[in-house]
Order: sequence, then C-alpha cells, then structure tokens
Amino acid sequence: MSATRPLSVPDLPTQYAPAEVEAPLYERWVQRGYFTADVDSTRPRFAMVLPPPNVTGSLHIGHALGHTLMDVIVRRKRMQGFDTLWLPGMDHAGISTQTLVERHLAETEGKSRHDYTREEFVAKVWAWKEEYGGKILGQMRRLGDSVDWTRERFTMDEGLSVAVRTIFKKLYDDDLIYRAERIINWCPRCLTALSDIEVDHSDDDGELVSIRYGDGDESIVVATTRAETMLGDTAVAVHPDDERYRHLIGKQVRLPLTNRRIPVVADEQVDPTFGTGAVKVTPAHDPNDFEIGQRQHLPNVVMMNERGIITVPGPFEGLDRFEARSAVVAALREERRIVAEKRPYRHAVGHCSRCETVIEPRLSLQWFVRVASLAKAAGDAVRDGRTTIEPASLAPRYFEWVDNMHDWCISRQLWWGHQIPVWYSPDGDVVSLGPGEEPPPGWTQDPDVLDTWFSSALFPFSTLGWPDETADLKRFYPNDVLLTGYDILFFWVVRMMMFGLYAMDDVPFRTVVLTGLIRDQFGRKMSKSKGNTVDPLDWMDAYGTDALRFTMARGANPGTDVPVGEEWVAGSRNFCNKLWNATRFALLNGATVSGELPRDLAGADAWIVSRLQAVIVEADDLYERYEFAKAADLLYHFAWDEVCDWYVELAKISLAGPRADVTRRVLGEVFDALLRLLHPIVPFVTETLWTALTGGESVMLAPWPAADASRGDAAAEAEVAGIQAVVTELRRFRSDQGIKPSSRVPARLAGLSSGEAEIRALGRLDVPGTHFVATAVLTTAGGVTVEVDLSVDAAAQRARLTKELAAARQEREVNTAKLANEAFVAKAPAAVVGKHRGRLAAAEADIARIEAALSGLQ
RNA sequence: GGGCGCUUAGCUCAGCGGGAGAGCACUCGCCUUACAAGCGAGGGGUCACUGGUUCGAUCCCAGUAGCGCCCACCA
Repeated sequence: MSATRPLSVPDLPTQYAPAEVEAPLYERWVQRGYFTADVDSTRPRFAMVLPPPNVTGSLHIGHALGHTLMDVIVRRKRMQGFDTLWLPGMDHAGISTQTLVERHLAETEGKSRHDYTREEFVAKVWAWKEEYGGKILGQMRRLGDSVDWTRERFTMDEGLSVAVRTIFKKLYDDDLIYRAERIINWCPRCLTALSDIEVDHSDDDGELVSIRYGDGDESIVVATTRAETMLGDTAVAVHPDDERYRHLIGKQVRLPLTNRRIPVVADEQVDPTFGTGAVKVTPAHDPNDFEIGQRQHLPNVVMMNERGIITVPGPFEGLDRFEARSAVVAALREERRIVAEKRPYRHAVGHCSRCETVIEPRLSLQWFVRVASLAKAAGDAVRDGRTTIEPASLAPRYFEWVDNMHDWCISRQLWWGHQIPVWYSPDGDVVSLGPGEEPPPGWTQDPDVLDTWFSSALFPFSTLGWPDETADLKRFYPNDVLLTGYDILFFWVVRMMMFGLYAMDDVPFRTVVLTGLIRDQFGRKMSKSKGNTVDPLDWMDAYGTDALRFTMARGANPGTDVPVGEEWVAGSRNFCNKLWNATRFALLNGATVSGELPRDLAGADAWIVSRLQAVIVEADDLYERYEFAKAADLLYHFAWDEVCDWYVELAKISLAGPRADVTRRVLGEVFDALLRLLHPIVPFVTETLWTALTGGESVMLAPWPAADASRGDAAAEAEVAGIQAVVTELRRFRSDQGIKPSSRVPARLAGLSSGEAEIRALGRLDVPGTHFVATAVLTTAGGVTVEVDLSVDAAAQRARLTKELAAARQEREVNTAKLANEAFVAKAPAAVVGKHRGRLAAAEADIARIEAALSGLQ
C-alpha cells in the first residue's frame, strides 16, 4: 500500500497488519515535519524534556512505558494546537560507556585502555559511539516517538560541552564548586569515585568481632565489622561521659599486630550504648572515623590502595581487603585478642550501583558541588508551586532528599566524559576556564571528568542553546513537562531543578510527572536473575507497536508500578483489531465526515452522539490529569461496549431505512472523533484508519475533539437504555432456552413506545405468522411484554425466574429495612431516601411480575 | 533507625461515605453478512483482622497482622 495515498475500502483486510503500516507512516510523519517545532510560530508552545537514554543503551520495557506516556502527552498537545517541542538526545553515560568500550577492546584487541594514550582511547570511544551507539534512536522511531529530530543533541557534543564549561566556571567563581580531601565512595573495580546515590545499600551477612586493644589495666575492647582496617587505626574513641573509660582518655594503648601505640580519645559521636561503647578509629577508611580524626587531629594512615589491596608492610601486604579480613582475625585470635565474635552479622553494606562491587570509603582529593543553597532553591520551587510533582504523594520523597542533601562529589577518575575545566600551574595555582579561554603555557588540566549527571542536569536548557540567548531558549524554557520514573528523582530531577534555577533563574519545567516501574504479570520486579524480563521489541514484532503502547498506557496509574504480561499485549492488539474492523464497517457502509451534523438526530444516532460528548469531556480531563490508565480504559469501553456492541448493531437497522444518510453521517462523526481521541495512545492504527475514513492528510493535523454540550440528549439515552434492557432480557432467555443465534423466534411485542424494529433485529425475533400461538410470555422490568411461539423449556425458565425472584426479594428486604429505620429517614439526604423508596417500589414490581410469570409456567 | 505506601473475584488492578467493578482466566452456546484477534449468556468477592465515628463504612479514625518501597555514616 502506498504511504501517500489514503486507504480505500478494498485495501482493508479483516485483520489489522501493523508491520505493514508502521514504518512508512513514521517516515511520512518525519518527512512532512509534523514533529518539528517552529520557533517563529504564533501558536502557544508546549515543551517537554526527554530523559536522554544512554548512548550505549537499547530500548527496554521501562523506556517503552516512559516514551509511550510522553508521546501521549505531546501528541495530544499538538492536536490541541500547541507548537510542540519534544527534543531528543542521548547521554554519553560515562562509566557504562567506558566500561563497554574497555571490554570491547579487551575482547577484540586484548588490550586495556592503559595501552593507549588518553587521546587515543577517547578517540576509540567516539569511534565506537559512531558505529554502535545510538541504536536506541532507531528504536524510538519504532515506538512512534514524535520527537523533533532536527534538534537532536548529545551530551558530549560541542554546544553541550560549552554549556558544561560555562556553568562549571560560574559555579566555581561563586564558590559553589570546591576541591577537597574527603572520604568518598570508591569503587575498587571501576577505579573511580562515586556520588552517594550511585551507591546501593543492602543488608549483607558479615561478622562483628570484638578485639582487645592494649594490655593489662590499660586495655579496651572495640567491636568492628572491618577487622582489616585496624592496620590503619590511629585512635580508639569513647564517649566523653562514659564512666567506664574515663580513666583511659588521653592514655595510649598498643595496637595489636603492630608496634604502634594509639591514643584513646573522647568524642561525642560515639554511642556509648552500642557494643562496648568504644570504637576503633580509621580516619582514612571510614567517613565517621574521618570526622572524628578531623576533630581530634589524628593522623590518616592509608592502609590499602585503590584496588583494595593492603599496602601496610608486613604479613598482610598484598592481600585483598577480604582476604586480609580473615587473615587479620586469624592473627588476632592467635594472640587471644578476639573476645567475642558474631557471625553472621547482618548489616548495611554499600555496593557500586553499576557493578555491585562493595564500595570502599576512600580518602581522596575530589571536586564537590556545595549544594546547600542550590538544594534549598530546588526545594522552595516545589514548595511554592512553581513546579508541581504529579502525583503529589511522591513530593515528600523529593523534599526528604533536597532537605538532607550532602555535597555532591562530581569528579570521576575516568577518561570518557567532560574533562574538568580546571588547570594547575607547576606551582600549584588553580584556575577554572570557561569556553574559549586558554590556559597559560605549562599549565595542565585536571585529568578527571565530571559525573555524567552533571551534564544531564543541564539538559533542559543546554539543548536549547544556552549559554547563548537563542530563540529556542527564549521560546521553550522553562519546559512544561518532565515525565520520568520515580527511580531517578534524585539522580536527575533534583539536579535539573538545582542547575536550572541557578543558571536560568527559573525552574526547568512546570510539572514533573512521575511514573512507576514496570513489573511482570505477577507484580514482581523484573530482573535478569529472575528471568522475567521482556524485550519490548519482541512484543512489537508480535502484536504491533500500538498494542504495546496501549498496554503501557492502560497500566499507568499515576505513580504506581505497571505490571505487564504478554496476554495483556495480545488483548491490546485485539482492541486495535476491533477498532480496525469497526472503522472498516463504517467505511463499507459509506460513513461520511463532511457537512454539518444534522440537528434532528433520533434514536441510536442521537444516543451515541450524546454519549460521545460525555466521553470527550471525560477523556480530555483524564488526559489533562495524566490519568493515562483511566483515559485508555474509558476509550476502550466506549469504543468496544457502546460503539461496537450497540451502536454499530443499531446502525445496521437504520442504514436499511429512510434515515440511512443521517446514520452514515453519524458513523463518520463518531469514528472521526473516536480515532482522534485515541490517536495519542495508538498513533499508527488511528492514522491509518482516520486518513481512510476522512481523506484527510493526517490525524496529527486534525484538531483535538471538543464536546458540544447542546448534543447531550438524555431522552435518547433513556430510550436506548430501554432497548438494551429488553434485548438483553431476550438474549438471556434465548441462551437459557438453548436457542441458536441463527434461528429467529416468532414474537409479538406489546408495551413499547419505540424501538420495536431494533428489539426485533437485535433479539432476532420474527413477525408472527398466521398460526402464531403464544406459548410463553416475557415481561421485562420496563413493562414490555414479549410473547413467543416456541416450545419452552419450563424447567430452565423456572430456574431463571426463581433466581431473579430471590434477588428481587433480597432487594426488597434491604430497602424495607433501611426505610424502616427512623434515623435513616430523618438524617439521610432526601435524595438518598427517595432513591431507596424507588428501589423498593421497583423491587416490589419485579416480585409481582416474576411471581406472575412463574405461575404462568405451571 | 526514619519516611511513605499497600492488603478488593483465580491473577493483575480500579473504586474510596449511600445498590461491589475492569482486563485476563473460567463455564455454556454460537462461523448471527465489520471483526472467531470475534459474538451472546453466565459463574465467582463476610472489600486482611479488631474496635470506633456515623442514620449508613470497602471508603473516615485507632489498633493488630502481613507485604512492599525509599532514605539512613551506628562501629
């Protein structure tokens, strides 16, 4: 089929084939520039931030969720007439990319990065990025992301690098960036510093050993989970008020296994109720101990290297930290220094979030962002509503974080990334230089690179041209919406808030929409070890992109995790197919979309148009409030239960009659609107169907549906509800009686004010012949009686009626009791009391009707 | 140790002061001329437990028991 010609009816087979339409449609959208923002547009703008995926990444199910929901937002805004910008980009992902390329070099060339100069290695990473990176961009196309490809950016490209250097210098000049020797989180495998949030804590089994330091009267017992670090101990600390140890304060005790003597110091930080109330102090290898060491002016003894290998001369030298732990405990036991052991001992242990290696607190010289004022501003912006967090229930997490933030360690001992724009003179002078500024001859640049999140934090404005006052920056900053998983609230959202407010003096976005995480069909977290991960591309291949997208949207209640299973995607595929065939029906029957919709609608036509107005209002509201699951569910049920199951069936009757033209116009109206309402979620199938139905260029260019309140028609809704009640009753009767759908039952109808033709058609009733004998009478709750001529299975009918009678009696009892309660009648709202009176009356009428029918069966 | 949340049909989840809902699964019957990726009918729940507030509680409050998530430098 041609990508440029609207489909004609014979082109529509009975099954939707997504594979045939998706790729050509996407290319057509891109080529025609539908996704491209127009900086000169006079329309209002809508800008949304895309969380830039890792350049090394590939589309996983979490992306599928986030990208689907973002695309839903932006496609609707576009149809609403906004000039939209959804700017795509990728993140250079420092550690993971470098690790990947190092592994690649090891496998293909058997070399490590240290076999190359830094420049050579970085060149290889760039080459790798060009060749293998960015696979995810193609996958975003597959998913249908309506991003503005003309503005695609990369966090390491020239413009963004300028932004990084500019803000670094500004922060440095404002004394918000500093260099200091601190205990930082060090990964002995990645060989780099990490920030606090790149460390995952888990409760691991370890050991707690109590060791006697010193000898005789001047001895003291300390407890530790890290016996090996005693080699770097420079004190024992006790609480100043602890009577047990007062006599030892200021004295020296001998450190076992060494010839060193270390002081006993008093420090408020020690908890006298924990363990023995005495703690060994290793300032170079523990953050708490470092603080004690600073206060007590203790020396720092470094006892292991960057790979976690013991460097203290002696029997333990060369052992790795875990081997050393056992060896040290064994040696202490030999000397009868171990006075207690607890094993296993569960305690929190930090792991590298990338490689799971146990983190080593390490004393080293690193760069930090002084976050206090920045975090305060980020918190205030949410507190005073300049930025809102959706759902609001997740805001406390944000505040908890910004209100308790530690300074951010931003230097990484890697080669791939933005090299820290600071130069040192041979004499040790330091200067930070902005873009274009050259260091004096002989000065050398700091070898470290910046944390990847440093550049990601600039994404909402660096991508728009900052620090230049570009037209894009003026038009699209601040962005309107950021949508992302709650798992990166701290990594990224908080930091964008801090830097956006700092650099632009305005929030980076007005609304943060937080989504949950994908889980499997049993609600379990997806993980490779559980083997329950899924590849969204497999599901797109099997069921189509729209099926995947609809599944994502339908599961996405605000802030809650989203369980998905293959059966659910299949169900969504079925829904797309239902839309396909229903629209196909409309086309086969000459549905029209041009011309004013007639005012004098009647019956089913008036009903469905009335319902459509209500659905438009409700769907629009749900979309606006990011209630994706409820919007999807509403449209699913309107389309399937009302349009397909009832309206299409009723329209078949009208299409054979004198008002066929009106019905053709209503069919066109309903499907036109329905497809537009669904387009943000399922863009491909709706585009295919809408262009076929309307002959229009693209549903993307069609206006977002607006409800017309004057089309509301309560009378028509009541009329159709009456028809539905009788038809359902008839179908139940037929089912109970085992009457095949293909056989028509002669019947006489009475008590109807309208809708006889519809009831006859949907109930598959024949007009009575000359020999008609009423063998059974059905009287519906609405007072309609249907006499049929066929041999009735009285037992089946009695069973049915008996059951209905029981239900009606129960209903009568409940309402009788309620109305007999004087307090209820006196205090409940009149409307509620009236409602129960009505229910009681209806129950009594039902009982009378059913009892009569039962006696008629005898 | 702090903070937040959850417990509703077999599974996954909506609902959150006045008649228990959806999808999937299940049972029965159907190729009824848009669709078998479908159509029609049906079965299935003391809404975790115990108290309280209320004329009325799945919904509000308190407690209990499970479960989950986030944060945290207690050796």
